[in-house]
Amino acid sequence: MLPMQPGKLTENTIRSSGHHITPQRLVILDVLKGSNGHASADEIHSHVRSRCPKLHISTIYRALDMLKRLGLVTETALGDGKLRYHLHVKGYHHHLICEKCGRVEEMDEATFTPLKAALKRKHRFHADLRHLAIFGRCQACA
Amino acid sequence: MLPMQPGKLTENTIRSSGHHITPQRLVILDVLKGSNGHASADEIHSHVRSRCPKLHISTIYRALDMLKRLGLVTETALGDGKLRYHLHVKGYHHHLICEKCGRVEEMDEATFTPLKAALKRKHRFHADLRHLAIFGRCQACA
DNA sequence: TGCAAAGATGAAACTATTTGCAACTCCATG
DNA sequence: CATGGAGTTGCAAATAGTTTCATCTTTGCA
Ligand SMILES: [Zn+2]
Ligand SMILES: [Zn+2]
Ligand SMILES: [Zn+2]
Ligand SMILES: [Zn+2]
Repeated sequence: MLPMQPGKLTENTIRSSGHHITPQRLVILDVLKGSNGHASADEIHSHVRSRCPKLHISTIYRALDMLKRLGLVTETALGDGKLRYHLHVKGYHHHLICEKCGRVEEMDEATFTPLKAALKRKHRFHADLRHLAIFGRCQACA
Repeated sequence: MLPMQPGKLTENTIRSSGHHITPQRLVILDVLKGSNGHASADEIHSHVRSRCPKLHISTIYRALDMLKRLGLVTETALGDGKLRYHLHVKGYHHHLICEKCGRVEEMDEATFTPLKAALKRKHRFHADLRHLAIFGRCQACA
């Protein structure tokens, strides 16, 4: 397995939380960075295969779970029956998904700012609004 | 299998959408009405077993899927690894779920009204905000 | 460096949910 | 009240994700 440099920041976050930097995780992180977001576990698995054929899919799920708990990755169901993983680098966004025609629209986070504030003020709750999927009907299907 | 009366409204919605009223569905609806919301498929299955031992869990999933598409039931992941089904009778509510301590708080829908309006106005999107699970940190775990 | 403990991996088993299919049931129509 | 076709059911098999466990690796420290 080829060694490689992950982002130093990511590496430090992982190490300082008591987790190990392993070759498997470096490959997985590299694939996550390469994919333009929204990768599923088995998409990561097939991209990883060429570089590391024995890397088991459960290792991918466990790596994603760790990255999620460290806040480096979000896990979101976009309505296609798989969970999709997004590595956050700069800024957040959300998705509006039409449950009739399946259209997936990407939107920026601004619309959720008042909600986030209201949840904090009225419920003392710090909502993680980094990558939501909101289901409903698009204009054409309304 | 014992016949029984479902709510007339529910029955009409099902029938007028071209679906059949079957004894299985009557039992499933009855269990859904009896449970105080948030039943999982296999909880429904075990409640149903006594009255209808051969009723297969895939029939439950398919009935729930139909009820969901008709807008009679919502499907929500509350963070315990299963999807939970809620039969809506009057009013909606949502949940705030702490991803550190697991605490699940119920909240009314008012806080989401401005968001719903903004999504309609700015994105022409009719969001289905009937039973959301918002993940984040409760005050104690913030 | 050398070692032990904490953590990670692969493989298999397991849970949750979906799908394909042949047989069966509901119900609109006559 | 019969009947045919659409819709439904039970079952088995597939898919998605999680867990268990024995073995192996990483890393902090002597
Ligand atoms: Zn996204
Ligand atoms: Zn649409
Ligand atoms: Zn609820
Ligand atoms: Zn908490």
